[in-house]
Amino acid sequence: MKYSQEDIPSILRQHFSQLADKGLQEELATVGQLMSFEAGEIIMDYDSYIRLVPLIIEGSIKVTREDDRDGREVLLYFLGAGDTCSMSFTCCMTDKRSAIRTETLEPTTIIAVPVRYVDSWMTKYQSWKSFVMRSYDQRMNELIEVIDSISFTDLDQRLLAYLEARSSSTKSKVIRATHREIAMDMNASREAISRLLKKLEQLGTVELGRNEIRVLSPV
DNA sequence: ACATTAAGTGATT
DNA sequence: AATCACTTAATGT
Repeated sequence: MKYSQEDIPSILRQHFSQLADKGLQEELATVGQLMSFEAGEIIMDYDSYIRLVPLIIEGSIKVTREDDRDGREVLLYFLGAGDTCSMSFTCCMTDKRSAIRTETLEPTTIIAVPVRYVDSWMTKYQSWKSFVMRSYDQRMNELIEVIDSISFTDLDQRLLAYLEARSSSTKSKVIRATHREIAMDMNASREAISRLLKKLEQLGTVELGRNEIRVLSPV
């Protein structure tokens, strides 16, 4: 979808209704930059400085962390419309380099907020403060789920958790991904994923197509 | 038409 | 559950 700067107020109403302060909305409309990305673009990478806090209004983003060992990537979580990247708050307030990489999974549009406002708005606008707090809380919970899912013994349940996380970030039943991609996210072999997906299809949980997985029954 | 990439399958460890 | 070897199917050029 095509957005322009004038749409920001209505976008805020639609996806970020929690940000209720009138003044905040006005500031966002003037100071926020709409940015669009193709699928597969890396918005932030490891070690880069973060100058922006993104409010995601459309699309889906995968957040990963680099493994200390052998450059492997560890999947942290997915972000979708209405989300923001909690890590970017921490990074910009502590002036640290990014410990994460964010990559778009689909065409994605964000409102980019320059970091210098992020801090001052905390005291200025109650709704901003609680938004930041809430998104921290949400993210923390998701991370706990990820950790739980790692401790799942079988790949079976981990895959379900993955599909669920990914489709809820998009608010869509259709996941555009290859088996290979999923396998890499989960540190599993492609064949294993293919076989499990096939099994899920036979159970009616899911419907498979090339580059595409439809989640039928809620996971 | 040909090459490339995604996905399905069986066997082996 | 990983790896290998191979097939089949879909897509891109």
